[in-house]
Amino acid sequence: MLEKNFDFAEAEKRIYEAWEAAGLFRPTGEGEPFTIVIPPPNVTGNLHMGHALNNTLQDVLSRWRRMQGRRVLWQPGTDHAGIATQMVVERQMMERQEPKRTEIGREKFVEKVWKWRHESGGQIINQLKRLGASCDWSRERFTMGENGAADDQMVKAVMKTFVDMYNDGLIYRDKRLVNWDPKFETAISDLEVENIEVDGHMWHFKYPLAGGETYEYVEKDEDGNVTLRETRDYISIATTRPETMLGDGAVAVHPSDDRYAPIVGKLCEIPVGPKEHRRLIPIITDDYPDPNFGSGAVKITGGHDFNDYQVAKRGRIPMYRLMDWRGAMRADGAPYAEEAEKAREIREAGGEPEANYVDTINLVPDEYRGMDRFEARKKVVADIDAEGLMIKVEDKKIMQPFGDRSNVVIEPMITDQWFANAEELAKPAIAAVETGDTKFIPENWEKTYFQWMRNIQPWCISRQLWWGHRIPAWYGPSKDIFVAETEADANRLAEEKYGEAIELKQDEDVLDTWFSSGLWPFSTLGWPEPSAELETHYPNSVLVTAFDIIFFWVARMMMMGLYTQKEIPFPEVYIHGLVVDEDGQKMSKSKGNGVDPLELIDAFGADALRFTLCTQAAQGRNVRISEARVEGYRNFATKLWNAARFAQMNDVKPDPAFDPASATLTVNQWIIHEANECANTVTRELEAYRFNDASGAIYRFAWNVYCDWFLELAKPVFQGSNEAAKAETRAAGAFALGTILKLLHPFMPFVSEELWDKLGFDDALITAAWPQADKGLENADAAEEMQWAIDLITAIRSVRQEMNVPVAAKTPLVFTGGGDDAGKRLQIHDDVLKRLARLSEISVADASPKGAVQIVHGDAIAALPIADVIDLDAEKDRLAKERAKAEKEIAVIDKKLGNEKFVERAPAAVVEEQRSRRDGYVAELEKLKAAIARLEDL
RNA sequence: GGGCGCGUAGCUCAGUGGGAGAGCACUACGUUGACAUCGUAGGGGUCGCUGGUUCAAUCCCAGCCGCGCCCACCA
Repeated sequence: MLEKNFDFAEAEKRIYEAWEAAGLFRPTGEGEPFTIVIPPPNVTGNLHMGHALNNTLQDVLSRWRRMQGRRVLWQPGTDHAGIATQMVVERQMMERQEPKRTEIGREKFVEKVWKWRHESGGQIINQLKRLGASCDWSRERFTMGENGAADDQMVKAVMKTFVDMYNDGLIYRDKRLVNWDPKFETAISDLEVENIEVDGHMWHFKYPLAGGETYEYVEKDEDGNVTLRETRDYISIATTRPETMLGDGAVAVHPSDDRYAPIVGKLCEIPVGPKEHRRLIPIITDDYPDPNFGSGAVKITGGHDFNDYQVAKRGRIPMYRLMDWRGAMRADGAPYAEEAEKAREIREAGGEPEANYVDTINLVPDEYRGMDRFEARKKVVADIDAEGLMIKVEDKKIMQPFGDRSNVVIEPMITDQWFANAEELAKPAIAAVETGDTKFIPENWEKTYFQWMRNIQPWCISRQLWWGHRIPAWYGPSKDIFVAETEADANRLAEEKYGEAIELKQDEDVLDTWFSSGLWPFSTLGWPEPSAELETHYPNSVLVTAFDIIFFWVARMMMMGLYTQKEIPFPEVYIHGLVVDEDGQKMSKSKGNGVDPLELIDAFGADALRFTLCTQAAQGRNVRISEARVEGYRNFATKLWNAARFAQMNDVKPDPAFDPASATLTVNQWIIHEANECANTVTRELEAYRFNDASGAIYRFAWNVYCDWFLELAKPVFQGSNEAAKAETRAAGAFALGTILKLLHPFMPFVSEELWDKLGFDDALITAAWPQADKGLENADAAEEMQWAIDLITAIRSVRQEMNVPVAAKTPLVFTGGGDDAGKRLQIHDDVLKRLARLSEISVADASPKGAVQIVHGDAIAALPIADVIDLDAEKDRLAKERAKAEKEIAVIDKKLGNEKFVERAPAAVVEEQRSRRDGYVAELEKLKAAIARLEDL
């Protein structure tokens, strides 16, 4: 006999280990392949609610398809997560007071990270197992392979892709303005920058014209009337970043801006630093400045601003790097005096600089050198103010870029980096979604995807880190580049070029982590080595992920998959929501509102957590999680457990000889019909990725149909003496319960597997066959008849409570009307009606007895002769209200049917439906009138 | 500025061109041998507002109001 409750803490571990030991997570059989690759969690990661949701959904799909006989591969693994991992290990080194990364050097550091990875990385794998994830762990992969060695297949995949793309001209080295993270001292991609609105200032400064020159400054209103006229010896510019003034290359105004027309082409002075060394910069025209914003004049700092960079490129304006890699003002190079003279000479000679980027020149004056950029800002402002050149300062909300991991202000910086031609790579990736080869579910995410892909920027793929795939590029003398999969290959290329062996130096940088993640759908399957798995499992079947990594990951996989495999990585992408807290707030470490899935698993079991996530996973919505909800679904597991316990007590067990299509008792025909319906629903909803509807359907069937009604209806049978009926009901009950367990298994794998075993079903539930739609099990008549009985019972219960009939009191039932079937039905369901509606006896009559409570049930009256307990007036009121309701319904329908246009234009079926509804209400109304008349008779 | 989405019962949310739903919460009653992690019954909503399309609108369309998210270079 089953215990009273499911001991999930004990069972989950045992069951999971048994599944895994039996190899049940591996793809087997000859069925159609079904493949999902896990979004590889960071190797540093711990299971958070987002993982729990994401992996629950994948597990539901995997288990369901596995039961359907598909050859399921759920491919697991972890991501090496460049910055995150390097951070974790560096922090650990600091805590242990070990020498810093830079002190021990690259090789030793990378060794340490590998050691960390093997000793304490990948905790999340065990956490996924606790969730019940049925991944094929024997195939677990890491984005850097076992040890990052050149002959490791995962490494080869990355190297081959890089080299191929380089040779195809899709990867190139370039000096460009990139997002620089001064904390981690590396470039990051656009996506890793978070723009946050912060309180800032906008300063307005005077840039004096060279040589004290003056001009007539005239402002006009919309109608051309002069509103201001004065003589100026300066041009007014506005900036939010005064510290970058030292790198200005020009001041730009719009070509149509008449105010500045007199001084375009002239020089003005950057009013920072010792006067004798100040640079003069030209006033130029460009379409970029908006004449209606600020003064209409913009300082152009091509080396530290993305807009200015574009202007500077167009206008061949020099760009200067002002800061070092930590975001402090440069302290390198010769003193400013000498260098600034050079710059001035270049400019004053009137000749075009050879290159418009000048990083050899450090323009920072002595008193600013080595100063943090924000300190420098203060000083610049103070100095200009002291000189009387500050016009005003405004408080202003400004969008400031922050590194998403470092949380420090990103500095646009001109550096040498590797770029992928994302625009080119995106073309087939866009086309694949346009043609429908890859579909997003819900569909609206396709817009988001398109919007980003169609405006995609070059992808900076190099990172100035040590942990990651080192870029397979080697440099020879005079900056010749040899890109090859291995050093040996690079040496060979160099030898061919130079005619002799030359010592090469490998690029110091590593690749963006997402570069290797982008290969995940096929690198995990063995590519680039020959691989049967790749043949079988690529393209994957579906990708399940959250919308926040559509750009980071999904888009990259599309690009990389189409590039390397010439085939889409997956035909479907299911995008689920984010997990948010009870208040709808995104869970985050900084807010401290995160709920730990492992704690919930400890408290309520993995099944309860999984089920909660599924019921909340409606398309296009975030998933709210609260402990109360999880507790509620733990109760569901308990309910089911007790239903099984009851079944067991009544000898309900699988009967292999039982053919559900041959059931003879209405109640059994009905529950088999309902089970079949439920299976159809769950299957249909899963096919459409409607996890909430699928889990809701199984919940309702298990609780509200099987437990609430079937088991109650079966009780009289089990307690009766009809052995044949008992046997059939046991078998039918077991059949329906078996269906419930099967349908529930993808959602609640543990409790379902445990009950499956305890109830004596064969083999493991995880490998049981998913219920197929079966027309032979449908029985509309049985369903109608049971609904009739259920409605009658409910109606009687309702009236009894309303009349305050004591629970223990049993009353007779006198049934009137209802046609020929009624008598038969009353007889068939005699036991059940008496038991569930608390009836002493049931009889049929031509009219209700006097002084009875009368319940109108369709075209019949069920009367309870309990004159002594009823309040006559209250009963009259009750019936009158019902009559009014019926009359109102009829009136509404009559209005419709009386509308010629409705009868004319509405579909015949709709009109017919209304007529039939009217008939129903009319019959009910007649009975209500009869009941009221009977009451009046008293 | 562009894009996506949301406003339905006290709360959280499903849902559909033709009869307003669930869970939780709440109220009453209940320990009838599966289950009090439970049972039975009940109250509760002008489906954001205004127009339009339609025989018919909570649902489709437009506008408005309120809210959320993503992307974006206004110095």
